[in-house]
Amino acid sequence: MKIAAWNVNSIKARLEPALAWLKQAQPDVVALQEIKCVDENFPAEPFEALGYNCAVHGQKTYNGVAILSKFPLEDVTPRLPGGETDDHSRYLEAVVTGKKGALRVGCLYAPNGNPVGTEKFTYKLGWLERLYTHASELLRNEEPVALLGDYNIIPQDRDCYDPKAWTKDALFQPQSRSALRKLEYLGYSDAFRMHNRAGGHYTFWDYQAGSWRRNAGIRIDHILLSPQAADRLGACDIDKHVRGEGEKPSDHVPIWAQIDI
DNA sequence: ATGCCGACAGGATGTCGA
Repeated sequence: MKIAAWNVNSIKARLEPALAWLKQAQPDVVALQEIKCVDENFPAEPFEALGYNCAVHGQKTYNGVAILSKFPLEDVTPRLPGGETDDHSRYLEAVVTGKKGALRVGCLYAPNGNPVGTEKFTYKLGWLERLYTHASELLRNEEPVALLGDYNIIPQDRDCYDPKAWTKDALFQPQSRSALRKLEYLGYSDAFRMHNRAGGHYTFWDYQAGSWRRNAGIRIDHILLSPQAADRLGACDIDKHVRGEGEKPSDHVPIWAQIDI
């Protein structure tokens, strides 16, 4: 099955580009971030018309995540454990079953965390700790798991156009990068890096300062795979062309992986 | 050092994003 993650920066504003990309890319499962709408306002009908089931964990104005799937969505669970006071909609989990078995999908939108030194950065690190704990629990089952979405973490210098420009940014802090590495030490693999070690591959370009024109991007949207899913990884790539299409593209583009499940 | 751009809520302009 082909799985993908895409921060659409408002599903309402991105409905037409999203439908166009789905028709062209034909993913089986899509993890959407920053849908920026409540559950009842999610435009499910046009996605259902393309054969997708929809699971939505929405929020007014900010955040919000959803999973589209051509397979039935089972065991649908919103929110990371351990966040009783956390009212942000940033995580949605479900199980999809393909021809060869089941894949547990965790759709995530990690906090931005800027500015560093504020409660926002503390919240980011705390959220990533909760993700770590949950990711660790999921490994106990020794089953295929994909944790995919907008991590808001630049893993290495090679994952941004100009490292010096990001040194004070929450996405680039040692603590943020450490949180991503910890997931990898735990046993998860960065699907993109399994096939491509080169720098200069990005998933986000700021709307400002001609970032897209200069290719001044960063790689912050990731697909992390449990060993049982990584063993079944086929192709993995970034649909960069989407950033240059249409009149109003998202500032993120989809990343996808083919999993033999 | 900051804005640049864009979405949102609401009905002007501030918040948030990364």
